Amino acid sequence: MARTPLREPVAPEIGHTAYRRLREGIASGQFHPNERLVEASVATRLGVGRTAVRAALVRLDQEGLVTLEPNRGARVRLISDREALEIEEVRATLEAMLARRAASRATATDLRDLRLVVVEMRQRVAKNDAIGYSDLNARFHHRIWAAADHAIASRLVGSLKSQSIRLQYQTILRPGRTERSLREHEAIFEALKAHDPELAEESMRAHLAEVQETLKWAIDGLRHAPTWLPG
Amino acid sequence: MARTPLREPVAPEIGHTAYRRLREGIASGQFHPNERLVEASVATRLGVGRTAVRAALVRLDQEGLVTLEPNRGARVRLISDREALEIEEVRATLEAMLARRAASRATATDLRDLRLVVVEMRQRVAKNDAIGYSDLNARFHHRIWAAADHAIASRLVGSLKSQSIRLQYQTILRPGRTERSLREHEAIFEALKAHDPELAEESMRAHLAEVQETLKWAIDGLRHAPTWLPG
DNA sequence: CACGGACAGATTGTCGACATTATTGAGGAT
DNA sequence: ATCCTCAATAATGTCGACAATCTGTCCGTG
Repeated sequence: MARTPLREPVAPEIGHTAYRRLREGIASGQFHPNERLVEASVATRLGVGRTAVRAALVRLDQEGLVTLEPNRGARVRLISDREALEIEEVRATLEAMLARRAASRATATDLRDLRLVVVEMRQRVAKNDAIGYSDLNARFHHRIWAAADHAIASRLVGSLKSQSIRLQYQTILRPGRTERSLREHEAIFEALKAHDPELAEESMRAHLAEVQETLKWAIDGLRHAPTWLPG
Repeated sequence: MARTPLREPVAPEIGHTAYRRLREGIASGQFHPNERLVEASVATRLGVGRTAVRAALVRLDQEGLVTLEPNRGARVRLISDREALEIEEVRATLEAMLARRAASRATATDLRDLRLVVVEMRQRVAKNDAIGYSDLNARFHHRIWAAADHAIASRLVGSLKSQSIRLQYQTILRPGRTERSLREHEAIFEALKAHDPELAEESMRAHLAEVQETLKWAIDGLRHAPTWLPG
């Protein structure tokens, strides 16, 4: 059976440019949480029409990145600490399921690629390159989703991930985290390689439990030294 | 801590009427799968402007009920059999998680309401009222989501449910299904009443495994006697 | 007869204008 | 001094029109 691609090959969708740029702007922090997104201003700033901005806002609202209130406009959604933890919890549940499936279905190619990622991870850890490690981390998980071949779950997990971007760069700053994370990834890889669904699910669950812990740590850190102020 | 409401008290959102009516129309089968949704036609049919229809389509696309291709318009999305099963699988995973949480957090009010639902269910089964039973089934699960107090997961599960509506009315037609379903719900209720997270998760998982089986049965049935034809 | 290009109809994408609605600030009464 | 009223302002919601794009058909050519 042909494997379903994670992203449709051709799906540029509507209001694409405005949507992507707004999304990018929110993710990168150009638009701060709780900031009002006035359609006209955003339109001129992005160099598109108000209609496109509108479509983008509706989509981002549905996606959970902005809140849209009738007659009151749009704001960049501030993901509360509680929501961030809830998101991570759901992500853990779904990724555990995906890991289980991936263990049964992973092809030789999947395993080869995952092995490459793990090898590169070791190098990044040795070089203390946390940013590079973070990218590899994303690639590792993404590869597992592909191997699991579960379009619905993959889409949901990807959507969840984009919502909690705000805290992503905080979590990798925890001292000693990357080393432990590497070991967890190695364990997951070994389970996949052994085609052991039970073990794969369990090691993924353990990994994401650690991530949750780190997230709590990051939240506590931010609580005492916020990088932004509501305004 | 105040429990997060499942739906915000005041959030009529934008393009609300068009969105709701289109969604209703798709769910009730007025718009058939794969049917083209021409903006102008839908607008006149629903008695709203094209702009509202557009916003509704974008939202429904994000939600997965319609597909939106650039310059080629919108179609009612045909959920493939495979996707339907995937959706059910994810739903099972998330609802199992929610049941676990609900077991720990269910209040006396939650349990009283659930008990009422179960009692009513028995009466509907006795009367062979499959439709009424189906409504109660929705109420039962909804109540558990509320008790679990997990906004993110609840939203996702609700969204998933709306996507697989097409087969909903097929599954309840299976002979003897309602009786078994009732017993499964009773088991879940008992687990929640006992505040046993492990048992609640397990009985919910068992229940949804049965639902998955029934779904497969319904799909096989439709394959031999489709109620609609692509056109 | 098959194939390909051009034309016509239909539909979507985008923009601007106007109506509707919330918000803000000043002014006055208590 | 505080609160209420009400107008001014800004932003959103909606509509119609035009341009860009796609689809299907017809006709000419090989």
